Amino acid sequence: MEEVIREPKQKRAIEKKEKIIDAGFELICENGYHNTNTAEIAKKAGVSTGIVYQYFKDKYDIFMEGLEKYGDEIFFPMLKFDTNLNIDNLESSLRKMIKEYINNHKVSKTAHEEITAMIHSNHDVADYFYKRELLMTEAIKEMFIKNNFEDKHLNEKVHIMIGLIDNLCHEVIYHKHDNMNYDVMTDIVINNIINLFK
Amino acid sequence: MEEVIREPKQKRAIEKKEKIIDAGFELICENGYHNTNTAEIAKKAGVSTGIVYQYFKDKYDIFMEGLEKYGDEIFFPMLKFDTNLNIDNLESSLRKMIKEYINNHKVSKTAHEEITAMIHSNHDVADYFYKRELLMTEAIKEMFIKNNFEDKHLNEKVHIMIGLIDNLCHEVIYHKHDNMNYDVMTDIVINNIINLFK
Amino acid sequence: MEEVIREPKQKRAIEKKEKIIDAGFELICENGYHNTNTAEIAKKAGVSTGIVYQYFKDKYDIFMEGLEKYGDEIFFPMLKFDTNLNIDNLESSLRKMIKEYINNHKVSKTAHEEITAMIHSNHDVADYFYKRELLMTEAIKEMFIKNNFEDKHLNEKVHIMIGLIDNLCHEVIYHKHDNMNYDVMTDIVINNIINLFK
Amino acid sequence: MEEVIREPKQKRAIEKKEKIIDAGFELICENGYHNTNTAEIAKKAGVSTGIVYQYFKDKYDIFMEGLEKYGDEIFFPMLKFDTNLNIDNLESSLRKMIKEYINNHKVSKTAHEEITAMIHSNHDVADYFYKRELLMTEAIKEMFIKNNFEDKHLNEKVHIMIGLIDNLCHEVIYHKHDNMNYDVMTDIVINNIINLFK
DNA sequence: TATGAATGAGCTTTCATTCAT
DNA sequence: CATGAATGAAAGCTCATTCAT
Repeated sequence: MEEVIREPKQKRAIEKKEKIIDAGFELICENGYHNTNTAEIAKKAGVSTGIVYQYFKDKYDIFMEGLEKYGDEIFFPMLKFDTNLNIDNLESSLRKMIKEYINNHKVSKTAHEEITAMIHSNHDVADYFYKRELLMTEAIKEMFIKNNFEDKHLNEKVHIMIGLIDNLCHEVIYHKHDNMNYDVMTDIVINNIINLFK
Repeated sequence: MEEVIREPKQKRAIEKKEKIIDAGFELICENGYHNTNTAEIAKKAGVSTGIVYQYFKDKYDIFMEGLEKYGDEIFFPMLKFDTNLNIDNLESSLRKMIKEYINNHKVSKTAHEEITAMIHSNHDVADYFYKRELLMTEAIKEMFIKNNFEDKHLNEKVHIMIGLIDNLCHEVIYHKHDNMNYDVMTDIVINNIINLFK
Repeated sequence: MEEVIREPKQKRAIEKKEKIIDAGFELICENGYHNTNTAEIAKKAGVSTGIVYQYFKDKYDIFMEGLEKYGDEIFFPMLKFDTNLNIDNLESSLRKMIKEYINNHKVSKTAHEEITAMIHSNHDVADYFYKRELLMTEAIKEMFIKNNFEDKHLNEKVHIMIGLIDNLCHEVIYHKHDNMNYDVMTDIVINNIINLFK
Repeated sequence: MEEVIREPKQKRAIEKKEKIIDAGFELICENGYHNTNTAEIAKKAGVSTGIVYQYFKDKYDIFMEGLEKYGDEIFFPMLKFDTNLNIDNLESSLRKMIKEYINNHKVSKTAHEEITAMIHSNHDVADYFYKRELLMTEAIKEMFIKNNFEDKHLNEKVHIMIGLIDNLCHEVIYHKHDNMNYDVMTDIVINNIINLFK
């Protein structure tokens, strides 16, 4: 038997497919991949279970399409920033970047967590993620180069910078540690980054 | 009918419990929580499936006990380091720390990944993890203080330092990004940390 | 809401119906009734799934119409033979009959098998088959009578004869048994039949 | 994940496995393979659905084990006959054989039909069946040889003989054709066979 | 205590058939 | 008439957990 994954052509059908992706991705992000079943997804999408398998190979497929659709929005909003990062206003643009990053994370805390979980347990998701991360690294490098900032170790420095920001934001959002002054921490991180590129 | 989780007192019983923990934790770390079933665990432990539920509330419980038993070894070996961290030989002790960290990670790549996945999808595991991380932060702070290094923002700086090391090691171990010179990156990170505490 | 099975009158509609029968029967004969689904049939017929139910009550109905259309061709080609069977040239006409029978079978081995399977598991198909078989028996009886061969037990003998031929041909086509000399077997069977009618 | 088909060791477990085979085979023989589901089988066997999959790979596996257990009894009871077939009393022993064959068939008409259906639609079943048939052919050949009946074409003749008996019995049991005198037919067949071995 | 057979809810997936357009 | 998207019952199968011995 051939496995026929229908690619919907009618407008309504396309909308339905989108609904399934949205419902599935949302549920998985909210409750976790293993705590979500296709029946729930179908119900939330307002369709029957059968139709799900006309558009998707399986549950996993739904998730992956969701990730492709919303992944950037959740994890790599910077890719869309037209942040005019330059050496002179490095501090303010970093501050802006961090702020946006944090705001973005806050929108979908659980989504972040669930997807991060999958990054660590699933190769496809990991691959997807690292590819995007690489893209972001390149984008930031580009900004530096555009600003006439040349450095032998730009690659490494940008990566470290991203790590610093990531770590900071994660801390601010989940603030698992008490007695941490986030403003101070932010200042230190920003200074640190500025030092990196001196 | 009360559900009695027996706390084994006889030597043989204790050994049996340990065997189940070991088998279960190993399998879960290797293949993931959802890809491991109790029958396999029992088989690997050399016990019957029934007995598992005399010692553990459920599958999850096995994992958590495994985490408590081996978590430090895998994630926080530093807690045991008697690293004589001091300001004067900060560089060499950092280098040593990083080296040990990396070696340690390499031993059980998949364990790291699987557990990290759970940190992000399970509250108990997350809690456990953050408590240990806090402990580690404290331990490192302690070292600094012992070495007469006082700083208003020691807390934040140590956290940033840990993040830097973590990020570096993760990069070295999984080297998802090409064209990254790890020696250079290590040097930059170490310098960065030294700068932090200047 | 009455369920209306349209009997197509327009030429194009009739052609469409035929296409569905052909596609359905072919697929079922090739892969078996349970391994063939309506979507495939519609696709092969070049029509939409919906239209199928305008012409047929259900999947089963498609098969039955196919059987009625092609059944004789596959199972009872003799019905069309103008074999000039007479006592004098009994041997040569039997030989011819067997040859044709075998050739015919070879054309659609799987069709034979799949339909035979259904004969044994479905009453309608069995009925259909036995009615045709009876017809064939009568036709052969007729030939004998035409040739002035009268026998008290013509009925029984003809049935036995058909059985012998059937068995022989099946053996030749599927030759499941090694060390069987088909030429010899054919000779024996022909002699046997000739003896029957002496 | 390893597929573990438990081979039950405890007496009760073995009985349970047998019950599943019996229930499954009976239902399949009664209603057909595709009209029988595992839930029904489990229910009839008085067990849960889960246990079915501890002892059997799938529904098909149940059927095959049933076939191995009861196949001979249903299809090849002759294999157990100590029929003292010899040339002198060939007629009476054939008569006895036919009688037993018919009685046996009558016990489980539908079983015969359903299994015959599968012989024609499933390779494993066909293989099984043809192997047994070969065995039976050999057994009957052996009898002839034991009785000092040597013939150049024993192989072919025995096969034809089996076909004749099979056909006769089938006719008697299902008597799909009217105006057929079974006693006469039996006599003709027996004579025919006797002639074969003259 | 220990065994491993047994349970059954729960999941994914298929497909004949219907229905909105 | 025709389309093909949609339905949803029904099936096969898994596995954490319980229970009889």
